[in-house]
Amino acid sequence: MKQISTRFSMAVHILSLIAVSSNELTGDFIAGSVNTNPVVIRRIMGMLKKAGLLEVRPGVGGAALLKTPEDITLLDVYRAVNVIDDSQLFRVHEDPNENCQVGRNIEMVLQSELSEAQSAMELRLAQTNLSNLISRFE
Amino acid sequence: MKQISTRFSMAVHILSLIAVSSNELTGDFIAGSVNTNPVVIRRIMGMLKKAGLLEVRPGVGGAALLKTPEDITLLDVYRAVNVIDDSQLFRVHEDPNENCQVGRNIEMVLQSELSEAQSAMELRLAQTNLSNLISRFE
DNA sequence: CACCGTTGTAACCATTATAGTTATATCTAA
DNA sequence: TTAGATATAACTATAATGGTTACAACGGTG
Repeated sequence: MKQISTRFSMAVHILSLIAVSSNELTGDFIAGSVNTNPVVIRRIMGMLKKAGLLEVRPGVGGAALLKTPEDITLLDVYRAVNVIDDSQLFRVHEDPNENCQVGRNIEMVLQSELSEAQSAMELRLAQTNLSNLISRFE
Repeated sequence: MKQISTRFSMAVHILSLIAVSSNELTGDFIAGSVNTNPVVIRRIMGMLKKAGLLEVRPGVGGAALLKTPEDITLLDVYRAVNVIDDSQLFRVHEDPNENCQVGRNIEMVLQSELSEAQSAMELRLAQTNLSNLISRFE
């Protein structure tokens, strides 16, 4: 299956770096830690900016968190970076046959269960914040 | 983001149809209810067979469940159909910089949180079985 | 036995998301 | 003004998905 994009884990990496570091970091330095191309980093940082998690100083460089590490949960990051139209993790096949009892009902009944499962996952993500993560680094 | 494949919802559809129907169904009939190509249905039914949820009578046609609808959970179907190598929902970027405190630790610390979130979702899927779904059809 | 409808697969294709890359415009402080 | 940084567009290779065609194999029925 197609897994959830590494944008998410890279975003957590970026935010952790900024939180841990005392001085301001450039995109190129972050790219070196994540081990990818600086443009990929800037792209993700753009999403984090749009979500209000980050501010970046253009021109001179350097980024800072807009919330404390305690106030940034994994769910915040997940939402900032996994930009889905309807933010639905599961996709249900479209246009089943309405003349069939199953086809007529499957979408609504199943969708409600899948939303519950998605919520369970997101609830768990919301229980971990950046501060929790960082405290476990050695 | 790339969402979870409709193979999953189609598989639930297929199993529901078989569970609801008294007589044996052909792949073509099921394809008509799901509203897709019969080969897509056969492909998914192949996965459900491999997972031990279904048996199919080749030649003559017709399929039957190998477990009762009470004993088939959404998690069973999800696992049967979302064949991932390591069955990890989340993907973490590879080869971060080991010379950096964050790069050195991010993978293990984050992976453990993500596994928890995935488990929360799967646990919820396991709480719903085919019988639950069917009983809600009108 | 021959036929016909079915299942089982392989092969191919168009579409889409991802992650990386190059190139260029813009910004800010020195 | 310049150096170094961000912002963004455009392009690429790769991979998963879902649909399609084609064909082999199976198994009752006539």
